[in-house]
Amino acid sequence: MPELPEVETSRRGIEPWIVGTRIADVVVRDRRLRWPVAPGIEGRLRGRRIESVGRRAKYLLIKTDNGTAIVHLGMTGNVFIVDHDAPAGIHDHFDILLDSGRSLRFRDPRRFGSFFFSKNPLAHPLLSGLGPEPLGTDFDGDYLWRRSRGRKVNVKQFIMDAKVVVGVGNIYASESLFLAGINPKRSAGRVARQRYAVLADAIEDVLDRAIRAGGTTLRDFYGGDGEPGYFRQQLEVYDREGEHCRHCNTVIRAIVQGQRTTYYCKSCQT
DNA sequence: ACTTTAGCCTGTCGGC
DNA sequence: TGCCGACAGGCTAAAG
Repeated sequence: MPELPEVETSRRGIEPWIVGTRIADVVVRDRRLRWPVAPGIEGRLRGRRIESVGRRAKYLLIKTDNGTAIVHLGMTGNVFIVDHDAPAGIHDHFDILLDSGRSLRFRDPRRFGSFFFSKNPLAHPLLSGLGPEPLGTDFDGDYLWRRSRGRKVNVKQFIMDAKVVVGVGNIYASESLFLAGINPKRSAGRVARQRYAVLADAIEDVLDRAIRAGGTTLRDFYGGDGEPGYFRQQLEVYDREGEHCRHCNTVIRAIVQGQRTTYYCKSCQT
């Protein structure tokens, strides 16, 4: 389940292998991703030199000397480095072949991921309306508090809204609300200013620790270096329904909010 | 402007 | 053992 820490882990994993190389070719085997892969993408990227690998929200931005490849991992996507002649599996939907003899390979069993080309990625319709980066300077408790005034939606769905703040998916939303001691069912508009300060800190803390652990691997996430993420061991509530809270021993509960499972501790989170 | 719902997609798992 | 429905959840678009 790639959320911000997993995408960042992937970014760091592939960066040393691809920056400074030139794109020899692009091979798309299945164009049916979340949005159809544009037929011209191979020609736009072929021959270009890769200058950097960035990240905006959960999008990887592979910047070349003439335009940027935008890659989203969706739910089950992975990017990793292989040799040119490595045989492709059925879910290996595209390769970016590099002049180094390696390829950046994209694997995504459920095809919720995406692959675009853009001259100006931040102006792309899918990226232009995104909220601030949670680890950036324009994100803090007062920002969340301002944005939440008048909002009836529960605070868990509120912080998962990419127009509010990016990168906080289902795992880290549950985790940060636990760390902040906030009940996920509470209306966003009814969370006090001071509690948003605590929540913003919790979001930053959990994302930072998850990045340092290489992300969370529940089933099928592997970083660009092929290593799973180890943050699962630090999860306090996510996927722990029926287990005991490590702080107060209360049984962790699971509820459904916005068609997604939320995990929380009834006594630590009020 | 906000809220809710449906839908995309396939591997895995529990129940019968 | 095999079948089948539920579930996982990123995100957008459309409807209310």
